[in-house]
Amino acid sequence: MAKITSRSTDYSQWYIDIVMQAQLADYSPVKGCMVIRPRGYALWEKIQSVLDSKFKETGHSNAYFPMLIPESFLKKEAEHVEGFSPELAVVTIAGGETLEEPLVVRPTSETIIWSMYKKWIQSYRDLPILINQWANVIRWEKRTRLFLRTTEFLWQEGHTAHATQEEAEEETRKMLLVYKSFAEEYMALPVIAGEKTEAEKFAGAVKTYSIEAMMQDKKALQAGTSHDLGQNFAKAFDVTFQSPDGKLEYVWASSWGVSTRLIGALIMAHSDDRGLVLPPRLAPTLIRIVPIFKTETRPRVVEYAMGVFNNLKPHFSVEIDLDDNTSPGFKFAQTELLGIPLRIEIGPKDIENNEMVLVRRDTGEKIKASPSGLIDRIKVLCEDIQNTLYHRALVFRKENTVLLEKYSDFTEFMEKEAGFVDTGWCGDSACETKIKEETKATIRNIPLGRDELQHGACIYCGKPSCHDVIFAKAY
RNA sequence: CGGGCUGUAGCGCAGUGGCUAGCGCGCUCGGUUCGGGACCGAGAGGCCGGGAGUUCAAGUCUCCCCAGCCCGACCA
Repeated sequence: MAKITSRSTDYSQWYIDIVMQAQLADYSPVKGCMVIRPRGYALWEKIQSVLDSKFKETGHSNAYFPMLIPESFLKKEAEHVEGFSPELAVVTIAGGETLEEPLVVRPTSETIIWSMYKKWIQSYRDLPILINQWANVIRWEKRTRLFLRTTEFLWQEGHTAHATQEEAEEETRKMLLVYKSFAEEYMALPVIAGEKTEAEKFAGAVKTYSIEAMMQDKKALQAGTSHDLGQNFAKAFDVTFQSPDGKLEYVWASSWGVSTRLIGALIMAHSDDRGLVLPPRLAPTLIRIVPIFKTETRPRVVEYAMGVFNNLKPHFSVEIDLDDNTSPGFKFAQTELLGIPLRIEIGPKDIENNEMVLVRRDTGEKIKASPSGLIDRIKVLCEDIQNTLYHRALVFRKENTVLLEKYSDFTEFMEKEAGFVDTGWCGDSACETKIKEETKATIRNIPLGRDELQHGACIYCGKPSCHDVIFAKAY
């Protein structure tokens, strides 16, 4: 087993080593595409299952729309086509014949969905429509990275239709908060929810919101987005409804999504030089038992360990490693590489005392435990691991976030320290562009929930500020 | 899409134009081990990324293509 490159040596290589060695994904023969391996896919299934029930709780239903979209559909919304055309994959030949109209492989599904909503919506009584789909999409990216930006990726996309602007905006914000709570409570990933600037918003949206997280290299990662689409797609596809007072009005829309990129976020937020670190609430395997035995002690130790295993099995996702050919040390290293949150070591000495050793993946701490009350003990411990990961990430973000007022401090910070800068912005995209050119940092978002401005002036031009913003270099 | 680096056994690498392409790890078999990545012995495993060329002779030189990594440009 090759060693993992340390984060301090080469952060990018460290990330690749974790993905490959923890068997989350592998490269496919096609440029920019990846195979998600069982350990990676199990993680995605956990994410799916939690989010899916949150979507259902908030009134949404799943559906499926086809992957192939008539090229002309993409062209109906001006900004949308402009935003996506450079990264489209297009089918021009099928069944051995040149197609009359090329088919685009979906980069997102607004157009196909709104072409259908036109058929389904006539009256205000047909609204709202609250649909989600789990799907794959293709975007021909120039530069790809495992999980973070791949040519094909898996995601969910919610697409809702509403009778009023207020309702669509409320939906947009509601789903953003669903993402935020998922990131914080399940991924143990603190995020900043906020609004995107004009330059960073989704092609075709009126407003875009995002949740932004800090990775261990202090760069920002957009972990989820939601869009208030206004009436842009309704107008492009001529989707109207008759209101109670008999008038025809265009429908209001939202869309929102998270992708397999979340797995990249999880890796980069918590993992260390020993391997993957996963929060207990999302880890496909929560516990692995490692019995420690010699040939003569094997029967006794395995019997005891199997007893513990069978006791835990109804309550947790638990494995036992009975391999005769690898040493305990190797097995310990494996559980750490794979990110299993809790390891239970059981050897002859433990059995004599009727106890075992619990080892936390997050801290490496070893804790003696007896079989009585074990289940509750583990539940508490896992909650503690979950909280520790969250607070560690939160402290890291706080330590690497600065409030700045002077541009010279800003450039110096971006050059030397890097991290998040909380500052003021006049709202002019010219200042935003200049800053990006000069420092590579972009406005990640305009944080929500601030009652009053904390900064008086724009960091770049010094004119009165109209937004507090978070600047960072981003993935 | 531009610049740089890389591609030889599953992984990491070595290999002056010249005979049968090596090493470490891993893998298989046998044995001894086993509380932090065990050890000994015996094996298996190769279209040298793909194609075209130069040459008596190419893993090695030239060109084209493909893929990966890094830096740019681009990027819900």
